[in-house]
Amino acid sequence: MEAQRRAKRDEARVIGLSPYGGRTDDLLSLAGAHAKYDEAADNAFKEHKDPSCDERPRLRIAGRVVLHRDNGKLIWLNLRDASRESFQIAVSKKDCDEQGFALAKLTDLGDIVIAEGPLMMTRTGEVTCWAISLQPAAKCLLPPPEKHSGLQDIELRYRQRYIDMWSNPHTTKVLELRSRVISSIRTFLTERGFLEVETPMLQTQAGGAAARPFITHMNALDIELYMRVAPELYLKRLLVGGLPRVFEINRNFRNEGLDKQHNPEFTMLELYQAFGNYETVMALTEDLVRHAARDVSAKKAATLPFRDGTIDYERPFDRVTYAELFEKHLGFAMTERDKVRSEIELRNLKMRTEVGVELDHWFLVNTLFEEFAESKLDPCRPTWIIDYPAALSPLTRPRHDDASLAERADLFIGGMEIGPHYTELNDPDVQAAKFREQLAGVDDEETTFRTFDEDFINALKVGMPPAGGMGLGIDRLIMLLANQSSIRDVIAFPMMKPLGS
RNA sequence: GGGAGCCUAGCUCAAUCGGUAGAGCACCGGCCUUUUAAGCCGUAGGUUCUGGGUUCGAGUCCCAGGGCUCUCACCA
Repeated sequence: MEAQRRAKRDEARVIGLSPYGGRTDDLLSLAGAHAKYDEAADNAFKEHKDPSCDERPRLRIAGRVVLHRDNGKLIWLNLRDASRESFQIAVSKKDCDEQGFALAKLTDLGDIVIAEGPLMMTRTGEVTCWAISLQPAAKCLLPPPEKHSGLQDIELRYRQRYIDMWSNPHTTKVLELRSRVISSIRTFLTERGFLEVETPMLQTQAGGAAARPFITHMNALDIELYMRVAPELYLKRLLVGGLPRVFEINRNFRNEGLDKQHNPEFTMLELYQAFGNYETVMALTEDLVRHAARDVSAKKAATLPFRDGTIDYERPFDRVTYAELFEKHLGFAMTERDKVRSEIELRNLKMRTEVGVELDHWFLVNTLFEEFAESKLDPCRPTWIIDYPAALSPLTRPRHDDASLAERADLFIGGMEIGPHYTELNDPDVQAAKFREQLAGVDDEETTFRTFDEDFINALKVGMPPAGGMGLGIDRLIMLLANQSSIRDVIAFPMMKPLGS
């Protein structure tokens, strides 16, 4: 089949056409072209048939051929581009130039062509470009997917996104929505005085989150480098340096499993606001998410479908403390150590390794919490869980009134954790102690990437203003706004295992 | 990493109990100047994911491997 298409390509060359096209100015998008139809001019031309007073708009368009109907001396093509699924071209032997008509005969589904001609309406009422010329722009040498059902095979859709995108227009729509949302977030933050920055992706220590990093080697310095798992410790250094409001939208890399909510590289918004706290950044995020939802929503009020339900972004997000939610679903307070322990045994849950009595208790609490409390949240109600146990939040400032709790909030929407929010810890001594506590008891593998960042402590010694900080999983936000249940559907090129291994 | 399911023509999908591998679209040849998932006539297209096994006979049953999907586990 490829050989047949090559032959047609070469035939086009023989009749003087350039099969791979070239620069073409004054191209209209297919949607733009369709909007240019002038009914009065079309009717006037149909009445008089006088070429000297043809007022119909004449335009030049390009697109991929998705339908091809050859009626002998009249050939119909339907083109597709990112702006419009289908736009009809008629190539008539009488009205089109000779080369163009010959090309229409040689055209295969999947080819990209350039057409030029007046806009008219057919008998059946379809706005159509009545071509006077047709030029090749690119030959499609490989057979395209079925023209009506599109490319269905989920694996091929991910592996060959370049086919999926034009075969299934919805794929492109999701990528466009993604771009629009990120652009909206940048504008939102910039208008509020935040400075966008870029911090290292190649780090000598992988800090800021507890995840396995990807490790690589730098030849020039002969050292191991880590792909960042988070930008946090560098953004905070910028606060020390004097920038009051910073954010970064960029990739993080985590060497963990992949599923519907995890891709090894993913996009994160991380933000810090000097002299704020977790309440400050929570308010900011709530506003930002609502703003983005409104940008996406066709209606003014931002309610968007997600999976089986509808999420209302307009009403203030729900709030519940970690302790309340725990007690509500477990039936006892998280501080009751004996009950926590016996509950774990009763439910026959796996215990974490012994890392010390204090930390052990809170790990057990969190196991119960994630299993029986967090999962019970209404997916249709955006919800803040606030005041996490301090033991689980090593980079967060403890509450003034209760040092066992941290000023940390997590936003949950649609059953997904969207982003943690913190009052940042800026006491170097407390931070150093937390680092040491986290390092204690970890196994050999973990110690290879859980390291004590001396320079970060040094920065805190110089003095970091009190601050609120947050991270927002952009891919998950896009999943919500685009109603996609897999992270792979909002990433152009998701991670795939290579074939033939 | 565990469990379950899927993999058939370029694409979308069939194939009863283990008994001749099919259709539509795409492709190729022919006809057609208002079609629109164009239509009509004709042709061609297969390592049934790979490798073994059972059987007179395997797309179908068994074993191993690969990829994908779902799910569980891991993941402060």
